[in-house]
Amino acid sequence: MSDVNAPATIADVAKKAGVSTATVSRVINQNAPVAAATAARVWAAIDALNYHPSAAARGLASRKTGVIGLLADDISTPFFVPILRGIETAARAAGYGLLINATPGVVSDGPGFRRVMGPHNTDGMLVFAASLDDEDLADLHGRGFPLVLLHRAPPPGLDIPYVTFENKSGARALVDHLIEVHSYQRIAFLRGPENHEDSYWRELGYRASLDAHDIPFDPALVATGGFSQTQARDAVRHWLNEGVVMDAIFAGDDEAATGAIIAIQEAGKRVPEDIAVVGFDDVHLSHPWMPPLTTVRAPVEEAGREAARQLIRLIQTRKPEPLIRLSTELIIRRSCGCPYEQR
Amino acid sequence: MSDVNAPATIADVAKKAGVSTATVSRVINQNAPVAAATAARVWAAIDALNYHPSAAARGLASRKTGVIGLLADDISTPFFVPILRGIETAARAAGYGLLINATPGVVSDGPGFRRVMGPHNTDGMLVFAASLDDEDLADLHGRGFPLVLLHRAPPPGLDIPYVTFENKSGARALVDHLIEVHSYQRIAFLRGPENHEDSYWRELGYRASLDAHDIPFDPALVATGGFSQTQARDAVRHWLNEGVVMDAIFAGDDEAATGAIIAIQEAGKRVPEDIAVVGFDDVHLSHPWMPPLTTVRAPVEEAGREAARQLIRLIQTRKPEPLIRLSTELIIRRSCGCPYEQR
DNA sequence: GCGCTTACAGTAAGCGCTTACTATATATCA
DNA sequence: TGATATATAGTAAGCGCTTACTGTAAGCGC
Repeated sequence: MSDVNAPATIADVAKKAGVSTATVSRVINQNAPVAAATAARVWAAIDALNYHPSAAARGLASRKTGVIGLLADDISTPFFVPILRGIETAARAAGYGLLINATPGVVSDGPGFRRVMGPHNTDGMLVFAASLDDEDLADLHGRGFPLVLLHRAPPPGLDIPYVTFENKSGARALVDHLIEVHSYQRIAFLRGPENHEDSYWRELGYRASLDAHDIPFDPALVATGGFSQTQARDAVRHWLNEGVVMDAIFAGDDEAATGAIIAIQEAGKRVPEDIAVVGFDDVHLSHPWMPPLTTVRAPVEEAGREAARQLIRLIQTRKPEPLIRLSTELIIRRSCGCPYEQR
Repeated sequence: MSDVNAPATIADVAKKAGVSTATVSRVINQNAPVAAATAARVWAAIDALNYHPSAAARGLASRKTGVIGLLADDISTPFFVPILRGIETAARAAGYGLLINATPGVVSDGPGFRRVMGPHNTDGMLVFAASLDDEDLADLHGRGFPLVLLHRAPPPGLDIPYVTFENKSGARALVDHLIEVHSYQRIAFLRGPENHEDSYWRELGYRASLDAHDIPFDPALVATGGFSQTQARDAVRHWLNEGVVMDAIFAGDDEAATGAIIAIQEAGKRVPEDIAVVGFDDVHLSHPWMPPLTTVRAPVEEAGREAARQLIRLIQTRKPEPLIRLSTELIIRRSCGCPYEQR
């Protein structure tokens, strides 16, 4: 047995290898020339003692934690797992640890202090969706703390890097499909929540497609679905009660598409035969009573990976990259009217 | 502006409050008596300087990291998110950070050393499923490093605490339902992978139910479904080809249930009218061509919470609790033959 | 052969906290 | 009232690393 009780320290390794602690440090960090023979002796000592450098000591001395943080407000979204996988993969590949906090990052513990995650325990943070309010975001960013946003645009005035998807071109392709392949003319749109980045761009894609095909934009065919099943259902119910005529509904997101389908079926109509419905996100909301959904898939795992890479680059070089916008992919299934074999 | 550039240190706070650093430390950690008036001055200084203690310095001095680690091999299972939520909640409530590693915890980086997660950067670890092999488990546990297993039983000989579910009584209740409510007599069982804890106990529950109802155990009605859709499908196909007669199939888990349903439908039979199918886990594997699945739900989030609590208690008191076994709940839907309204 | 760079390695000063000791004042008790 | 707790606070020694400085010897151009 090599270790009596306490874990080995760098001094133990140094003594065993017959060198100074500085040399051991150099061997481990490979940040200064060390003769091959010396390095070999050091590695042997490390192995023999089963030495693992103390993260705390290392962090204290180097003023780096070797850890990135992930702040998330809602880990239940279908996006979370792939994003996490992407982040974790990139972080580990770069030798960083990943600290997770699944709720607002600033918690008042006792008299007003204590940020759960921040410069004191991470080298930078990934901020997912609305997990940090604008004020804290501005504060941290103002102090020069590396931050990358995911699934959220920076508040006005702050140029914090973020990764996002090609919402506009994705929506455009989707609506193009409805028009070009299915010859639909009256295509309704259920927009997402107010001021929602994604929703804004998807609407732009929708309108661009109409324009390109010389279909006049009809405000009566636009309502708010709020990226929510119930809100979308109600909106579509309302259209149907009013006798609004339409061939298809572009629901803004898959959640809303589900609500639209419910409303259509309630009214005794069929999807896609009577009204086609398409969504966005491809989060696999399949239900027995629903036709497989035509939608747009975003490379979610890649987004996580890119965000982590971007953050780590920011930490290491202090130079942010220009905005990263990942492309989306059209997923044709049955709800648009196309034939499709499930299973 | 209070901070010129570098973040405030405990010395800055001490100076501003007119006390020693020791006193500031005592105020923050509340681990020694400090006069109320003094504490107030200290807190004011902390606020004014926006002070956040350095995790590294704290860890180095106290030999504690304030972090627990989660080692997971597969974060894509439907269990992962609720488990993570449970863990995160419990960790944060206890003031611990959560470090995540989504792949084997021991990685050889360069000449043979470097454990990504371990005593050097965490106070204890949650080991999910097969994320750490027996050898490393034994090594870490042998050194007295706090470990709690999740979704996995300890290797023989090591009494590492773990949390698990009432698999047996859950399976028992499920099969009781099939027999008592639906009067099925020929109930087949698809067992899980070899040597799988959960599978073992589910089979025991299955047999206990048969026994209790005086139904003889028929080995011909047991096959291996491997907790896998394709394996289960093949097993059921085989039964059907052989002309084996059965009223119902207890599929071991929901994944296998899906496979069983596919095989039954392929054979031109209906679920549950011709053969009922029930699963275990309740992971919401709904598909358009499947009846809603009758199954057993395990309190997954609670498992995460309990595991984290258990680990933290172990870290703080060094006294493990006896095995925690969480109870399961029967979820009746349509695939057993019961009437049921979805939506 | 001389001055200069370069490769390699040691010395030692912290990094920002915690905590064992120690010190002082006030309270308590017989 | 002198002795002894008790409450409160300061002193200073590390915790285990990294790294700026230094030192030495070998290599190199001329």
